[in-house]
Amino acid sequence: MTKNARYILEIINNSTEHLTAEQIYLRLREKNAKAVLATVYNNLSTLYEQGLIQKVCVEGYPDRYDKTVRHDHLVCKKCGKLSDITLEDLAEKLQKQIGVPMISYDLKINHICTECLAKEKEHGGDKS
Amino acid sequence: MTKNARYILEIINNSTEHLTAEQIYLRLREKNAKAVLATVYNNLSTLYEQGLIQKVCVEGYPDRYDKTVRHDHLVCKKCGKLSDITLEDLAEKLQKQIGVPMISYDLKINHICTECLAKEKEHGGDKS
DNA sequence: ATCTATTTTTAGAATCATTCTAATTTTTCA
DNA sequence: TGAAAAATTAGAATGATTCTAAAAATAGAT
Repeated sequence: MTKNARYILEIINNSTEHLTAEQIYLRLREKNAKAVLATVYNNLSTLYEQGLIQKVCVEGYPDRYDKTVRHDHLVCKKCGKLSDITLEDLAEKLQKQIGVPMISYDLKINHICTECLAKEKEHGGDKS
Repeated sequence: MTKNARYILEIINNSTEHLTAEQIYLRLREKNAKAVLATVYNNLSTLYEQGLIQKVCVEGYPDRYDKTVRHDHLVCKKCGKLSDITLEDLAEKLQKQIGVPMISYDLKINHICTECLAKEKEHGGDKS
């Protein structure tokens, strides 16, 4: 594994956020591990193919990268923010229900995050 | 509702496939209901906002549009083909498991479709 | 160490579905 | 009939991501 790849993996694994390629690129520069954005994309693809990271795609937002520990995601409909959630035995339940062999699944639960809820209350008032 | 919007809605509701904006555009032209691609996109957005159609986004493929009857999707990892599947009471089960209020959910189950499985057997052999 | 071969990185162009802009046409209904 | 609103249009713009081809770094073999 390349130094760049290792750094990128570290950044992802040490982050509690869900980082975009751009954000990872910026964090790399902070570490003086200068690399161009294309390199970040290259490494992210490789890491993804190797199953070392997860990619979270939400319509309207750039892809975000995440550790591989099994978990699902809440997506805020207002700001796009991702939060982790773990649903026990979902994979098994799904596999049981669909007859065909499942490779994997991708579940996103839409909600409004607490920040956005607060904002709504604050100035939103009753916009009905 | 506009004539274009009505046609587009019809096309989607009468199709068993999962059509892209481009495909819908082509079908419109067949009906002599000529409209430009931007118009198709405009109408699709409106229909989507009104909750009259569903949008299915899969990474690497253009968005596809679908009827709103509640169902989930199988996605072929090889060719991207979508198939419908209905998982009973999933919404309720999910809502019960995640404490926060759920707006909706989006589940995609990855698998290999029968066509691609057949192709693999045919010339794939044991590429291991 | 030294010389290939392979891999990685780079800069910058290209892609392409989708959105935007501003102008034009169509529809609405007073 | 005419003014305001809505829908359509052509074409440019967007923007995240991928591609290209060249340069740099790394690894393996002698």
